[in-house]
Amino acid sequence: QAISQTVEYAPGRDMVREHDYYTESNLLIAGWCYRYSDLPDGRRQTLALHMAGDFVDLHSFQLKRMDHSVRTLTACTVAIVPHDNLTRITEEFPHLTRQLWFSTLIDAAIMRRWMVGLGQRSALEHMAHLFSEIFYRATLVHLVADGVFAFPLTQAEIGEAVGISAVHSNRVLQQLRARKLIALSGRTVKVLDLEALERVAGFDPTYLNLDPADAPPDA
Amino acid sequence: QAISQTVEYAPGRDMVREHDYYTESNLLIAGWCYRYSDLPDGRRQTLALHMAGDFVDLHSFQLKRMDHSVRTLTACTVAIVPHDNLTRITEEFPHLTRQLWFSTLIDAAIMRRWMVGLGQRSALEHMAHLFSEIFYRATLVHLVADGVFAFPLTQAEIGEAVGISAVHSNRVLQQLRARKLIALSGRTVKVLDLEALERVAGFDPTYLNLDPADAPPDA
DNA sequence: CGCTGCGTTGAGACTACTCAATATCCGTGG
DNA sequence: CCACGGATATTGAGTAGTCTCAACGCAGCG
Repeated sequence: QAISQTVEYAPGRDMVREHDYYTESNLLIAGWCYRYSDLPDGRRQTLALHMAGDFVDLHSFQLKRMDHSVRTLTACTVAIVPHDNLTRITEEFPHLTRQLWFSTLIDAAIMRRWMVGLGQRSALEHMAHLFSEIFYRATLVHLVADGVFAFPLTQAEIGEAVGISAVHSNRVLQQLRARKLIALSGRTVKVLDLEALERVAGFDPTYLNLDPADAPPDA
Repeated sequence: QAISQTVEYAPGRDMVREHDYYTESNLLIAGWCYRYSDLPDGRRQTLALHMAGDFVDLHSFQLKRMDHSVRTLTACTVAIVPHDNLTRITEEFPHLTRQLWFSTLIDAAIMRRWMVGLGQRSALEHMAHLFSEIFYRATLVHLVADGVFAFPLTQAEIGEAVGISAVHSNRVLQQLRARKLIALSGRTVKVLDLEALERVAGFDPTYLNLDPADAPPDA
């Protein structure tokens, strides 16, 4: 529809770089990627995790100069959406515009939860929350079977998302395993006890707006 | 224009509460307020700080069910904007719609910086970053004179924003004073050495999109 | 003029960090 | 098909940053 072309990325590639200007946005068709921001001394904070269906940098449409980077985790298929097409959509299709806006607001809601995790939750709670969230989101796009889904992050990368060191990431993961909440082998996660996981996390999925009643006006 | 009425709030009042549905949004005309999310056991994370000119909960237009609360810090004057009017705007005024969308994206950009602060910066760096950001934002709306501006947060509230305890908040503030970066008396801040403050913070204001060149397409 | 909220200080505990060594997995080339 | 090398995972030990608890000072307000 508004897509000009489709592009493939190898794992570990930056598709978007902080400080740069862009004239098109990327819609993730397949694969995983993440947004992050680096400090000059090398510290890195992951800002969001994206899977198939996510509009990875819709905000570059309005913000122009990126305030963070986007990198692939796995090989990714991406649909390119020129900003001109988005402008046209806002001129002609109010419903669609609201949909797009809505998707950036979901992103923001997720970021707020991550802020709570970063600022207030213990590493264990926070990590449990992360797995709970990804479980729900992956389920939504049919990436989960039998509680099992691909989760292509190294322990160090998980740590960057949760705001802890790689070593501590390893130790917290061991706690989650010891409590039989999840099983993690290679890049695959199995949720063993969702209820207990959510209890540890203090997880409440309403912020994801999964309930149709919470969907945008004209979904 | 789209405003149905104006409302006054006393300090320390919730204008919006988590889990509730709303049919109107609040545009802050005067005063300070903040968004926050509480954990069942009382831990609280501040998600955003708002001053005159900020659209405090524009996202409730699309999200409907709030994922966090909004509370006044000072007495506040708020313009009420019914969601119906916003819908009408999206139908008839694409430029205005993009403006509104843009403002939610700025919010998101600020939240991303806060995430970096919460996850990666030391308490001292993070707090310096907070003061730098507020200084820029307050300057933008002419709330700063001679490097001095009102900052109506208690030390405990500053701690909730930065993700540290009230006691540690006090100690970090003392360091900022000892380094002669800021002077804090009552609820007023004076920036003594902006350059040094930004250096400690690792502050780069581009994410605020203050540069006219970075403004949205039809600002 | 005595609450009550806020700021300040001290002491001890705990979470998470760093450094560094070792183990394990996996892809590649021989 | 196996050996090697690099990336990833795991472990231990000591440290730094931040937390909690608790006390105390100070100020504004009723």
